[in-house]
Amino acid sequence: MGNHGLANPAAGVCPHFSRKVHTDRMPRTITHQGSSSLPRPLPAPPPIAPNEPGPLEKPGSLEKGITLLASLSAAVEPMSLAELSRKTGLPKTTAYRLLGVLCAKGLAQRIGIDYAIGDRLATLAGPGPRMIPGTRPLVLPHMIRLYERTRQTVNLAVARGLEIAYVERVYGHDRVSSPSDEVDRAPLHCTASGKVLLAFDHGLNSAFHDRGTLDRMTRRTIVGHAALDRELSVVRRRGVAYSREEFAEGVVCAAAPVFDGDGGVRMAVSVACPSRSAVSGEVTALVKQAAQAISATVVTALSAMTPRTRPDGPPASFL
Amino acid sequence: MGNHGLANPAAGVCPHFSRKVHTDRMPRTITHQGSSSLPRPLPAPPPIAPNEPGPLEKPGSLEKGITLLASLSAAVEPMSLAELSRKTGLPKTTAYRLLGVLCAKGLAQRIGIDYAIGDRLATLAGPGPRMIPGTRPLVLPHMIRLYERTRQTVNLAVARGLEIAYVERVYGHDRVSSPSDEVDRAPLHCTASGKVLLAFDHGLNSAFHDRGTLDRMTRRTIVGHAALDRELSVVRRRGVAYSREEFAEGVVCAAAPVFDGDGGVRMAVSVACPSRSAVSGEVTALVKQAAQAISATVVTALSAMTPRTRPDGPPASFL
DNA sequence: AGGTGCCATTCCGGAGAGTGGAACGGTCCC
DNA sequence: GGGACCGTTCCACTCTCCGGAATGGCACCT
Repeated sequence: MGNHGLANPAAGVCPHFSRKVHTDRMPRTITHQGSSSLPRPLPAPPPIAPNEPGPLEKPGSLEKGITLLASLSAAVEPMSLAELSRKTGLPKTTAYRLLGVLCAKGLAQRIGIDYAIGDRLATLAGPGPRMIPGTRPLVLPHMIRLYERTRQTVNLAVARGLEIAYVERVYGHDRVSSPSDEVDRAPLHCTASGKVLLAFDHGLNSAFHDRGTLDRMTRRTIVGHAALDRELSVVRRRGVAYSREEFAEGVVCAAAPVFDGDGGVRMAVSVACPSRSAVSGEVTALVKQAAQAISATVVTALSAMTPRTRPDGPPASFL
Repeated sequence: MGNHGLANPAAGVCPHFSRKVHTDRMPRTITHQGSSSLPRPLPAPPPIAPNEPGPLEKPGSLEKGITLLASLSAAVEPMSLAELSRKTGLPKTTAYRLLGVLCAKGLAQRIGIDYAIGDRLATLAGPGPRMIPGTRPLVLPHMIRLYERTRQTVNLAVARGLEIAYVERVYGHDRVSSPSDEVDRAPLHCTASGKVLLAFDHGLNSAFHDRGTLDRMTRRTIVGHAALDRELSVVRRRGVAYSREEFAEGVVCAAAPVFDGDGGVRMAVSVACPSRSAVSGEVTALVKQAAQAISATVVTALSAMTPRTRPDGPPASFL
């Protein structure tokens, strides 16, 4: 049969910044999910590449090692070998050997006779989803200043696939509760930060048009592409986006874009207010001001970096 | 030879919170490092457990998989299979298969035909070194309030081995520069937070006496155990610790302990000031007040947790 | 003191997981 | 059109990895 044999079902799309254009190398299988007022469905699983093992294949030692890491990660305190063996279903000897490898590589650590997650794991995980590496000390003071002036929760978000990820938050005792408090990710179409990123990142917007879903989160959520496009035009013109109880009832937000030196939008900074106080013109101005100040700070920081260490392309990849 | 054969050289000490006391199970090999005015030496490598493979053993697929992750982590942008093969020295087929497993498990992700670090890696890395899991939303407002009232950098630290780890920082534009700005870890004996943890955590203090080093960081650093003990007595009595240019010239700090419900010290909150302004009585009072408020918040949070999810023992392990 | 239960650690024969070179089809560039 | 390099698949074979059994240690109970 040679290479014409059946491969695993696969899905995907050519990444925008790929060196080579391999259009159609991985055929599309992503299905559009209809809008619904039900709780937002789980995101579609990532496309399966041909080299991924099928579900019926027996786990090898790499899979088993990762399973051990997952157990260590979930544990509240360090775990013994016996506990790990029971938890993972692996024989003690197998777990013992694999833990030895993980410890040697720093992904796990041995504490007496117990095991815990190792520091190197966080190192390997690296900066994403993150703001531009190394800029937190520059950005945080601006966010704190914005908090002091508005007394409301201040968020910093980046695009992550077809969602946003909150990478920093600042708030006091007087903050309004929001679903975004509990999650690191939120939709693009109904959050202020998401609208900002869609408005100013054309690649993201295009991808969202192709594959995004406009799930209804509240009765005020925009659920049509045409309506969203009109909204984004306004955002581009005004330089600020609002979410008026579109993601969460009782919460209104204003967001403004943070640009890098190439004019591309990198992040969005936003303020969340209780809907009863609305977003005043003053708060809007402060948000834009903070975003501009952060942009200037980031541009300065980026221009000081050598081209080799300068992160390029969007921090997030697209599915 | 049976079990009396030579094992790998190993080191370590029984963790204080271990369920079983296995004294001498892993013999000590940690050597004391003399005090020195030279830059602080690198920490001793972690002790080698008997199940860790020796350096002469050929790598198995778990090691190879981790090597691939390391390459992806170090990469500025997604890498192709060929690049990864060259970088790691692994044959393309081997890399191809292992990447498939890593992608299936979420530790890597495939972007078109390129590979990048996967989101799940950060998830596995989990909260440590961290404050008590789930308490950031409770602690951060107190830190921000302390910042607003002092206009100085506010740090939150936990013990991590025989050092402290900074797990949260709040600062504005008006902050003083400090070496701790650039690092997540600092010594115990010459930082305000470190003195707090030594003063109120007797196990930590005992371990530090056994194996800690009092490296000289500035001309004001305390470098003798007797002097440190006297200092810690004062800290216990006053409920606050100071670092007066002992860790960094030009910086003075005040720290106070954050206790959990069992009376154990969990964290230390501190404020860093430029030495020219010293630490006023007012700032000291504000730091103690914030620490007490955070303690109350944490105790309330802990008592609301079920015993099963309640983290026990110190978040940090001891070397 | 002795017995029991459970632990981590080591041994070791053998099964099959994992290896990796060869081959194939695709794309890009000259 | 041909060469270079890519990702992907094949497949014979090696030797890594498996995991039950055994061992010694420790805590706990009687």
